[in-house]
Amino acid sequence: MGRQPCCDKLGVKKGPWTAEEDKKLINFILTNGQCCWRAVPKLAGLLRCGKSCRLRWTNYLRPDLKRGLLTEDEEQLVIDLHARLGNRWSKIAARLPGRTDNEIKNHWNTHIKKKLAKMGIDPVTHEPLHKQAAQDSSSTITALPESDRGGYQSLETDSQINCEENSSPPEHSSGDELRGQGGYSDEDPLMSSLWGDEIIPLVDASWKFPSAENEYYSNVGVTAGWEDNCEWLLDYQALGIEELVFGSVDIAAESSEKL
DNA sequence: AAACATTGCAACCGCTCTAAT
DNA sequence: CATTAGAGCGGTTGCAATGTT
Repeated sequence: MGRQPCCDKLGVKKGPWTAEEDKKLINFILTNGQCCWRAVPKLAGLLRCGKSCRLRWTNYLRPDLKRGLLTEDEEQLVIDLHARLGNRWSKIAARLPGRTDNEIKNHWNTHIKKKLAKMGIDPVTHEPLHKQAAQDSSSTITALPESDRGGYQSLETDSQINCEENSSPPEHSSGDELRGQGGYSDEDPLMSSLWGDEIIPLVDASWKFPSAENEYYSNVGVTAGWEDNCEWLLDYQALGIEELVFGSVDIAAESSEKL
């Protein structure tokens, strides 16, 4: 038996999200938390599939998202992690608070790839393009001439990344395959934390939890931050607008009572 | 100023993984 | 243990914005 589509294609809206839809989704999540995504559109009064809602939330609406280009440090970390993990964007994103896998993936494809190519580094293998054939036994980063490395320096100064790990495209190996096979050691704090559930941000000492400055929330009419996440909602309610904008709350409440 | 090319990002698609039954 | 449903991930696409001719 084939799998059912994640949502009924008929009557499901696609394409760019409107501010109205964003408000509904934000409101629903702030009120009810992230639960069953499949049920979210119905409960929130959206004509979207759950998958689309999840994507919109995680990639764009989440209040803890940073916006704007990646900083030098972040970019460096992405390069470094990509050398180890390959295209496992979610794992990479987990190391950069406020950044999404989609954002990092896009940044990689549009900026970093070109940057590395310019530096003569193969963005897939992280090995110098002109020397690749001869590089079987040496590590990527140390093989680069100092002048070409620019910011391209591993966060790890020793050879925690050994040549075996770099000799094959990382995306062909799953984490479980790599783990414990000598590609790295579980004793490596970075790698063990990467594979573990615990997320220990490496970057971002300067980043603060967004609050009222959150640009997008301001744009869609959400003026408060996450900590006081319902203040703006209460403001709307005080103004009597919730019927207009957040009618979904009642729908959600009703529906969750039924569940 | 207009036409065309390029870039960057949001969103979709299809697949895999995992938990529940 | 097999099947199913739901969530998550990575690749890809579409399109608006921007740059170039």
